[in-house]
Amino acid sequence: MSRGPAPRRRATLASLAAELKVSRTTISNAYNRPDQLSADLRDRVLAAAKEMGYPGPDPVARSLRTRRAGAVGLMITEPLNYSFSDPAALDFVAGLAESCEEAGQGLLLVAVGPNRTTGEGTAAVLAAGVDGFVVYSVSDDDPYLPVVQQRALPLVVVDQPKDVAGASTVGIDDRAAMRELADYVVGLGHREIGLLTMRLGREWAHGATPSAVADPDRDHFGVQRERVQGVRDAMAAVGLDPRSLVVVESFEHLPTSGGAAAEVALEANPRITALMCTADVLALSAMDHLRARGIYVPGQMTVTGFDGIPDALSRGLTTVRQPSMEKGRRAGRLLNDPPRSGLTVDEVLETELIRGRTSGAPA
Amino acid sequence: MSRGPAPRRRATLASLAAELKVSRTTISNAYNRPDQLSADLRDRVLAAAKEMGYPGPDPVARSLRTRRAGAVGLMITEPLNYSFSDPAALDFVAGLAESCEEAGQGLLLVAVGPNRTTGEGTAAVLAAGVDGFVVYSVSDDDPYLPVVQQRALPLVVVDQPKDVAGASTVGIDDRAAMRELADYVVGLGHREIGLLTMRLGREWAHGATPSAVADPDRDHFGVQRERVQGVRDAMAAVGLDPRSLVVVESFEHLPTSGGAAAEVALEANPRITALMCTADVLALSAMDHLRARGIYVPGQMTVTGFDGIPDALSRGLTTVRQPSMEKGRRAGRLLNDPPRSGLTVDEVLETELIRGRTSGAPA
DNA sequence: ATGAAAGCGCTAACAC
DNA sequence: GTGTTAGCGCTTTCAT
Repeated sequence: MSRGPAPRRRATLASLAAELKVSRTTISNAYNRPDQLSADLRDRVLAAAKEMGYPGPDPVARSLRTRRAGAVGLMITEPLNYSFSDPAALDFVAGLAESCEEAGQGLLLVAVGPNRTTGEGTAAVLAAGVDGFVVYSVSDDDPYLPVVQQRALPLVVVDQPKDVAGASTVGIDDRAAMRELADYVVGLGHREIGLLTMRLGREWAHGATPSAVADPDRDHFGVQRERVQGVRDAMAAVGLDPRSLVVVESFEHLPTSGGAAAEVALEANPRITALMCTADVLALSAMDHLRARGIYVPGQMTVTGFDGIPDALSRGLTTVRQPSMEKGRRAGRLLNDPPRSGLTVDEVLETELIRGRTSGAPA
Repeated sequence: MSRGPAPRRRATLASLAAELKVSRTTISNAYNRPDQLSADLRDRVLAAAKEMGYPGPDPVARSLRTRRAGAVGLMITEPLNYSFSDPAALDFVAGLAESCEEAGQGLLLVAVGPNRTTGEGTAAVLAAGVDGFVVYSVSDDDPYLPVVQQRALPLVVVDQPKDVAGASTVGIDDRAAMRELADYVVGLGHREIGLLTMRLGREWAHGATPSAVADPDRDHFGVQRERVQGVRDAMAAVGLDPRSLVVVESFEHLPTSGGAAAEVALEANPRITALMCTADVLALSAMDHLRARGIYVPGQMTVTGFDGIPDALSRGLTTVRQPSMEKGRRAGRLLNDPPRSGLTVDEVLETELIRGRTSGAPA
């Protein structure tokens, strides 16, 4: 197949104006202010444009002039299929996209490779033609965060980190939400508890490893840290030693990751009667693993999740529902329709405890 | 929280140059051609930039000058959470994103609302600052396709439609792939077959409806049409009347859609012994439904899918595996690293028949 | 190694 | 209702 009948030199607004012997303003108005010229002239302009293969005003030139790029940037710090393996993250993106669509804005995915301390990724962030950035749930020592800040554009940080200067935030009260869930679990009588979390540090390891007490120097994911703390709060409240909590970090997003982490936790403390997880995907995987091992839920083991993804709800998982899609919408709104005050805002969304069929009194 | 210490007027390359009493070229070089100036001067420039809060060359202005936007546009014609409810589509996006990341290009999601004949969506396509477009699996009468073409940018169409002027294409041989699968099913002895497909026309309806023989005036999704045809080919080849094929269209992407469609098919012809589906998600849903109705697979019913998504493979579904992620990579490569000839190309990827545990001889 | 000049294609005041 | 005049912020020959 061959290229279409492209004109030698691409037509521009100016060339069209010359051709029609009118001013550039008139052509511009034909596209942007139809009421500023006679319908007749406008039709002639549009007809000539079609004939000359003029695709309309160049978006880039327009952006330069109007100082509006017409797009919002979403920084992606992990491989996409990894980021999107979590339905909650996907919902977030869908919500953000919905908001952008309504506002007629584009959504620019800016993928910056992980690990690589600097380089490609930096260039991508610096080269993004956007009016604002959304950063979704990254480590508080993420190397690209300063680069985004350097752009000095409106910035919305979702979930974490919590303390980015000049940024608006959207999130939930992770600690309180997890505390409520843990209160419920402890209330059922559980005393030996295991907690499966996503990785707490930005460094990668394979599989799952038990993690000691919180180490602020190493824990860079505020959300996970807060959820762990929520469980400890609940334990402390009833006189349990928070340090007895077995925390296992999972470094992968595989369908088997939760099961592997569960195994590690039970090995560390075989007397565990409740496995709490900081994500539904971990919990569901753990449940599959327990079933394969012949351990009944909730009869022999209580399992809880976090997020409230459809799969978890349909399987009756005891969990906390958080409005993932709404987070996306809010983030989008904050950029596409910013508060008039010009100040940054912190939006804390509601969560809901779901008492499912995977929790009960200890055996 | 308050805004950061933003300078009154945003610093530009020119203002930096004035401040340092060097030419704009030098500043530009400091960022783009480090070897064109002394390391010393460069450091001074970068230091001054930091102090003045200059975030580096404006991406939009640079794009205007270099005539490269640094991004690829992906037109999304359906609500994102709908588009992304199919793992195959998600894999495609991941592959495309991967390719863009490698090339240091951004990926601009251009969401144009469905239905709305024109309007918002058109503006979004016209306003996208991109170097090329990817269109993924849209109806051949999609109202936004002409708008994309009007942009006269490099264009890659994935899956469908097949005949877009001036566009490169990436896809598979849907008819042959489905034919091979149907040959296998027919070879097992099935004579009464039901086929569950995604919608064939752009109009929407609710639930699932049985569809008569192919109607070219109404069937605007080439891929679905071809797959239907593949089944008919296989039937005709063994002397079966292709018109006896019960085709049921599903208009939704719900977890229950396949089951509902299966129900419609079995109502239309209770003697059906094989339910073929044009997507794994439909097949898996149909299987769930059949199990709930006490119909055993494959003992009492053969079920087949299409795509080869992880869930299908792990559940042993008989299906056709297609390289969804590779489609995305190829589409990206075609735009980010176009063939030197300047001509469009058509890439047809390989598929693989997976004989799973959901197919057997009719009861 | 550094600078001067010329635009990239467009929109927004402001005239007429 | 239409045209004139200035840039938006940058890169790129081409000189020096």
